[in-house]
Amino acid sequence: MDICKFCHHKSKASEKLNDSELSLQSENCAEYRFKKGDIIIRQGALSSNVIFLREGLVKLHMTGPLHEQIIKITYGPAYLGLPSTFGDKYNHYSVTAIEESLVCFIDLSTFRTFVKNNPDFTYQLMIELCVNELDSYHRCVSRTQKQVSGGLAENLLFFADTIYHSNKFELPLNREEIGNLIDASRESVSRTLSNFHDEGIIKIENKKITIIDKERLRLISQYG
DNA sequence: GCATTAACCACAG
DNA sequence: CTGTGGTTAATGC
Repeated sequence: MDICKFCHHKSKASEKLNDSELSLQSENCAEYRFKKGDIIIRQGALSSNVIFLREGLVKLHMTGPLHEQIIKITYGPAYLGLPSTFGDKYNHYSVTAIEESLVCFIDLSTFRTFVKNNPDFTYQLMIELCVNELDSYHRCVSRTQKQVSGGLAENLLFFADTIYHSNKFELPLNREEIGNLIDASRESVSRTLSNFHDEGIIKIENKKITIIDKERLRLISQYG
């Protein structure tokens, strides 16, 4: 079985695996297709596998003292639970598919042998972790310092530029979830979206968004 | 004081 | 699940 060898959605790290390692991984993993809304990782449960998002879109979220907090939106290919898998024994956060997602569960001890025996693999893994950490610092600063309009603008640009590569897209989250992502109430999200619409910056029909004035949105994201 | 921002509540589609 | 209006609190001139 060489499903991993011929996979078109390898992680940067697993591109460094040799043929025998790839076939070992093939024998010790299972793939599963999640539908929108399905929970992939549950906060509090034991984490006994390495979980790799091959393709799709998910939200990482955790239950806070007041409400659910969305930590970040992640798209494939990406490892999903490394901080939980290696940082502790249980999942510190949940992962839920917000679009259909193809996920591979990789046996932890198999993965560990790659980490220990293949430096190129480990190096790529380390890069991914560091990029994630840098990104989380940036998002932390944005979240705490930007007002609602700035945070919203930033995330609309993120969906358009990074996720959908189009100025026209359908929001994969409802207003409350966007609020939980940018630290705002669902009412503020509604109102701010309406304001953007009225000012001709975007067009909204329910969850369909069209960005009209991207420059303006960038300015709001920067200064708002 | 006065303006701005945003949360909370209520109510209507 | 959304959008809007009224109200209230905090913050900054």
